[in-house]
Amino acid sequence: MHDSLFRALADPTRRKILELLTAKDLTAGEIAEQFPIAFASVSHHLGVLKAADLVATEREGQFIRYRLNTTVFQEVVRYFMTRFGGEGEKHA
Amino acid sequence: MHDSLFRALADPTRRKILELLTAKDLTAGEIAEQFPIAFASVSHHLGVLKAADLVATEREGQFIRYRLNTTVFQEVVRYFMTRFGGEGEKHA
DNA sequence: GACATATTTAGATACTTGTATAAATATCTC
DNA sequence: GAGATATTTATACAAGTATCTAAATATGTC
Repeated sequence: MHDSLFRALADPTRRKILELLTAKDLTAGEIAEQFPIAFASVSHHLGVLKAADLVATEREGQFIRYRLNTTVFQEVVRYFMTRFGGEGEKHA
Repeated sequence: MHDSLFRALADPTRRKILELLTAKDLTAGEIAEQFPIAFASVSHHLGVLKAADLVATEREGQFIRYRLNTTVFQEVVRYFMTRFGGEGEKHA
């Protein structure tokens, strides 16, 4: 279950895409412009992010707009907090 | 910089190793016992985790004891909080 | 030093993945 | 419907990776 999520986060291009989407929702083309790789390659990354449920899409005419799925990020944070952060006796 | 970290987390065996280490520090052999794969393969995973600074080691005679590096986990949580958690109130 | 135990490193192989180009699908405008 | 734009899907390939077996290194015991 978590597997596709962590694998999706393992690629720097995909993390950059997510960071771009924190500023505002973007169409596939607007995202692809930001990278030196082929549009089809960015589209592949978007597919991975969507499969991991890290982003959601909405068609707008000929465009497809991507937005962050913040719920999943909360899950990631919770994963780290509960497993690795919760039992730190010492407060930093 | 973050890259080796996220790539290290992308493998389920390595995440399981980290979870084992939350309970207590373990030697390489104690860790390897928990998995159905060869000792050498687990050793490889331990090397990846160490390269990502997710774990630290200490020799104890013939054994090598592994422990979590909790500092790095705090960095991961901070990464998500600052980039994806901070502006949750904003609407499109 | 010789031998046993613990762990890593080296070399090989099968599988996965990031990228590219080309073709396909979807929408809009005319 | 034809043509243009936006995006995805198909196919191929090079690079990366998870695993294995075998060899190497490190430590402890005799």
